This record gives sequence, C-alpha cells and structure tokens, in this order.
Amino acid sequence: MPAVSDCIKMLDSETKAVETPEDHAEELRLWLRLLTCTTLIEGEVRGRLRQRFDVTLPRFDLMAQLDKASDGMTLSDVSKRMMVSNGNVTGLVERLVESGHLDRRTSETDRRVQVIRLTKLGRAEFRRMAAEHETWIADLFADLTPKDVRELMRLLAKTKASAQKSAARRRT
Amino acid sequence: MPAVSDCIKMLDSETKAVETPEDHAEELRLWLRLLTCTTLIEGEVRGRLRQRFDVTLPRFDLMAQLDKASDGMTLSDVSKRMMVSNGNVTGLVERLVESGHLDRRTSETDRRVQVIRLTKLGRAEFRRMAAEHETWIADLFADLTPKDVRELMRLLAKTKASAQKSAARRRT
DNA sequence: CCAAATTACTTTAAGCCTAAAATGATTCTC
DNA sequence: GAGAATCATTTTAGGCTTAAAGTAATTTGG
Repeated sequence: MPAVSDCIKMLDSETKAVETPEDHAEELRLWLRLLTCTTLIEGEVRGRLRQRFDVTLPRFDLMAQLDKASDGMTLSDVSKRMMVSNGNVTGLVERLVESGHLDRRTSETDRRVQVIRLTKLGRAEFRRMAAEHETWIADLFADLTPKDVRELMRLLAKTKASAQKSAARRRT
Repeated sequence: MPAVSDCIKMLDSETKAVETPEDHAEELRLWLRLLTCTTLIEGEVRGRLRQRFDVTLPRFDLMAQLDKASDGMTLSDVSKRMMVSNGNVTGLVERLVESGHLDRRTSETDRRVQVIRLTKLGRAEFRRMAAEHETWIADLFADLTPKDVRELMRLLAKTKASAQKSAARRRT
C-alpha cells in the first residue's frame, strides 16, 4: 500500500494539477555535464593556443569567422556569429588591427558600417594555427566512435533548437 | 577502377603511414556545436540571473558549490571544482564576503588555508535563486525526451573522459 | 633541526566580457 | 523635407578571467 504522499502525487499526476514541485534534477545534471565538458575542452584549447602560438581563444575565434568570409564581415555580423556583445567585438578588432592581422575600413555605401577582413599576415597565421587546432580537437574527441559523433551532433542540434525556443518564449 | 589518388589513400591506410592530412572536419563541427549550445544556454541563464536576482553567474556557481558543502570549502577546493584559476576565486570570494553572502575564516590547523561557507543570508538567497534556476533549465531542455537526456548524459560522459585523457597525454 | 620543496593563497598586469548609455548615420513616415 | 525611429558602432563602468610572480605557512629529506 502506497504512503499518503505517494497517493497525493498519483492524484496530482492524474489530474494534471501538480502542486508539488516537479523533479528536474536530470536536466540540471545534464546541464552541468554539458558545461563541464565544454569548459574542459575550451580550457585545453585555450592553453594550447597560448603555449603554441601566443594567441588567445577569442582572437582565434574571430579570425576563424573571417577566414570563412573572404568578402569581409561587419562588426554586427561578427558579434552575432560569435554570440558576444558589440562592445566586445570593438575591442577585439582594435587589438587585431593593431597587431596587423586585420584590415578595417568604413563601408562605401553606409558610413555606419565597418567592414573587417584578414590581412595576408592574418590569413597565413590563422591557417597555420587552424591546421594544428584541428588535430587537437580530433585528439580531444578521439575516444568517440563515428556513430557517437553522429548521435551527439543530432542530440545537440535538438538541444540547441529547444534552448532557442525557450529563449524566444522568454523574450515574448 | 579507383582513381590514382584513391589508390594512394588505400595504400597509405594499409601501411599506416598516412601522409595526407586526416579529415577531422566532423569532430570540429561537433566541437563548434557543443560550444554553441553551451554559450546559448549559459547566456540565457546569465541574463535571467541578472534580470531576476541581480546576481552574476560566477557568483551563483560559487554559492552552488558551497550549498552542497555545509562544512565549508577551502579556496583550492572551489577553484578545482569550478575549474577556474585561484586568483579568480580570491576576487569572487572577496566580493561575496563584502556583500554578506559568505563567511570566511582561517583554518585552525593550517594557517595557509581559508575556509568559506554560506552565511544564513547567503544560503537563503541561494535557495531562492536555485529553485527558479532549476525551472529555467528544465524549460531550456524541454524538447528533449527522457531518453534523449539519458543518451546525452552517456555521450557527454564519454566525451569528458576522452578529453581528460587527451589533456593528460599532453601534460606528460 | 634546517634547508628545500611544496602548498595555499594573493597580487599584478593584461585582456575579455557585459549591459547600458552615447554617438553618428540612415531610413521611415507624414 | 523634417522629425522620429532604427541601426551600427563606440564608450563607459564594473566585473570576470587568466598566467605568472610573489608571500607566507607547512611538509619533507637529510
């Protein structure tokens, strides 16, 4: 015979009028694990970039975005892609222009817009770093089978969609 | 009949003396997706904590660690658990002591060690925030089925182990 | 016991990051 | 065309973060 508290729970569950707080411990643990994984890998990549190339991860990430866009990008584009604030990009770009990795010019057609590109130096250095970076990532994920990778890709896509939906709900 | 380049590849693969760079694009994409997911959720949680409780994510995380450890923790413990630098913890703790959320005292037995705990206020505020935080996480992951959650947990555990092994290899 | 090594923590310098306010340019609407 | 709204970016203030160097306490090995 179930205890009183269990009966209450059952009733609640049947009537869909649950008063007792739901148990979301599983989701919470999932989130913590996701965060731990990312922090672990990110820290490792950050350290290797610093040791090997004396470059920071945000600089590398910004250059990676620009490498994909040979026509250049606006600061807003970069900001959206990297999911960081506008002000953050301003500072990053400043330092990378200073060090000769980036070229920045005001758009001809809209004087609010700044278009940035990799310089020759910037592209060469990025390519060199990216090649090595790719091997680090491969090594960090080495124990996953191709099937694991596919499955993770699928589940993370689902997770991203779910989170985006939730974020949109809030902004309503 | 296979093209010449395929023959070379096959030979290479058989002799285990691969000269052509391996293709790790899949792992790279997985890493980017993992990072995107985490950044997305983290940004959302950060924003909600700020709006709702005017607290930063690092402060919340530190309090979460202490909530689990009623006997208090040393700064080193916290630093390891949170996977951040020692100096970082020093500053965070300073501000939380200042605001009355943390109690800090020098260990009786080892005067190098600082033991920190949540104050009554700190614990009460944390519990209040944590309850709401849990519902946010549940909502962010709402579209995942229980099976998805289990599967993600498993694959992320495997990923973590793989990354830790790789990190250890490098430190050798 | 004492010097050397280790450990726990703090400080420093530099850079990253955000939210919010400010600036300047463009577009929209009447 | 003028004013309002929007947009792209920068500035500001404050906090987070790291690596590396520094300080102080403890432990270790001779």
